[in-house]
Amino acid sequence: MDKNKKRQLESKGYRVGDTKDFLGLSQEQSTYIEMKLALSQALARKRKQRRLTQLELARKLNSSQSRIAKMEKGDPTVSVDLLVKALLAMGATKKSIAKTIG
Amino acid sequence: MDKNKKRQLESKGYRVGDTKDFLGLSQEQSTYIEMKLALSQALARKRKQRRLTQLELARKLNSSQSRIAKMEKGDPTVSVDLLVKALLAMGATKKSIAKTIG
DNA sequence: TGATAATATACCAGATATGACATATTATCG
DNA sequence: CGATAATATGTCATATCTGGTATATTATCA
Repeated sequence: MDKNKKRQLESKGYRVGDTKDFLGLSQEQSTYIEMKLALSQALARKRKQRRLTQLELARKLNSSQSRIAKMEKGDPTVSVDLLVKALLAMGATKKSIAKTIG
Repeated sequence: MDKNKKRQLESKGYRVGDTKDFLGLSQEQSTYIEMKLALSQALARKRKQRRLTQLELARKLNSSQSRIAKMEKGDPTVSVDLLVKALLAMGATKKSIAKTIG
């Protein structure tokens, strides 16, 4: 539906399928992105609660500051797996992750 | 803790870290695997409810029968992303996925 | 039992994600 | 304002994931 949103997402690297819905995202795509954003934001929230910098968190997770930034921004090169693993490493539980998603 | 379980997981391709817990899985690792298994099983359940074969489902998802089998078995080469995308394509919602996980 | 459908396992080439690094941009504070 | 910490963005080699294919194993049923 929203051309600007589509362009914005694509410019960030998202590949927007057009089989069923030429402009805009399919229901599955947008739900998937919503889930990732929810996880991203939860990660940023948790980090700030603990007063850690991205660099500090990166070291705890054997990652890099730039990747933490991308995780928290919902960058398309970040997988749900990585977000979930990061949250678990920060002490999240299945229940809290479920709550974040649902 | 359980040596056999560790060997079993490793033989299936899981890489069991040993920084904090030489034998057995760290809390994060086992929780992550639990989540994947829950998603795997939900996918298998949904497919069977719909009386689809793995081959039929594979075609709907632009995937392959072998990958569906691996998804349903919790194979370590299957990402949470793929499982979530498959569930969404089968009509799952954020809420139902959250319930599956949590 | 044998035939056939369904599922599982093994492998690979191409696609995607990851950490690392460099650099840019944006706070924060004197 | 300048200095410095924090966050964001771009790029890339390597690692991991994915669909496809082949083949093996396991149901299902006549």
